[in-house]
Amino acid sequence: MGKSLESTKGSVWALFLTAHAVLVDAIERRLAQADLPALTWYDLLWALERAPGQRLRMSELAQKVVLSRSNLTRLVDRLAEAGLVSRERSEDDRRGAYAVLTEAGREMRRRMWPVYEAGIRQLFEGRLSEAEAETLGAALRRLLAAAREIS
Amino acid sequence: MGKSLESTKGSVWALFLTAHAVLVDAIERRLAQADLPALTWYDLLWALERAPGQRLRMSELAQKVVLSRSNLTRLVDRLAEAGLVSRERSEDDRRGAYAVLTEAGREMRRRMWPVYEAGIRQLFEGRLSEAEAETLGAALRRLLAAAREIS
DNA sequence: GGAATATGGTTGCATGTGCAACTATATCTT
DNA sequence: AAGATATAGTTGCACATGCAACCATATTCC
Repeated sequence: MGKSLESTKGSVWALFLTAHAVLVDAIERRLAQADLPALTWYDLLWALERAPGQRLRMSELAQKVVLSRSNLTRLVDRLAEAGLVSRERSEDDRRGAYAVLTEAGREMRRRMWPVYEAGIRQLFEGRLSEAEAETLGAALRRLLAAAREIS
Repeated sequence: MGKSLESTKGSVWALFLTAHAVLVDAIERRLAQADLPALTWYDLLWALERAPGQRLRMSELAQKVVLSRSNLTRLVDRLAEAGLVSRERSEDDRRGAYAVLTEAGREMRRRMWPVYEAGIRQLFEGRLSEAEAETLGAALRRLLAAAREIS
């Protein structure tokens, strides 16, 4: 049991990375084939849609979608270019800006969802037992919390 | 509609994505702080190190590290530039090329490992019980196999 | 109140990535 | 054996990302 480097746990990390890469890849391919934008776009649109007033400050949004601030700026640029979000300067803090979901943005997310969902179902959810899903969820939640605390 | 993302399983996928992003981010930061190359480099070096003769055909390597062929070409370019791998044309199939690990490459991987390992331990392994790790490993293995079969 | 500092967001630049077109060699078909 | 087709790898180009420097506004501290 005490084998440290090649233990069960060690290879789990490698599996985690590989599985992520392969799954995301497969799902992105489906979206692309359906002439839909990439996952990051969905993620951002969905984050906004859930937010009160369907708007978020740039830095909150960056946190939610796990992107650097500069990165987010450009992502929002592209989405704005495509008419899916708009920018609004903040009233109270005049340095700040909001990204706001547009009707076209809502619509796009709605169009993307079925394809995305089918992918998730077929490649991920459908392969996990209820129990596994539960364990996995709990573990991931803990990992996430810990990582956020530390870094 | 988007509701499924709020079911147990659905949100597990979201967690999976977020946890991956945050963890990789944290580990990359550690490597960068230690003036070491990024994870992809490690991955490639390690793949080569395990391979017989410490060499792999470009396309095999691409598969192992889950990168598109073109992408791999450039990654190998950069590693070769840094002297960590070298290219060799294949004798039998003259279209083919091998990426071969150099001594400097082995050495670099050896230097990276402690930092990488510490990250994995602190952020991932250390947070999982033996049982969770086992469940997680089994699930990921299954997901990976399925995804590869399908796409 | 005004200099010093911190924060929100954007931008320049260098690097990384994806896709489709391309070159060279191998395989298949007849 | 010639021509069609497939495969290995690379390259051109457009787009995405990360980092550090930057501008503008807020906040702190004297």
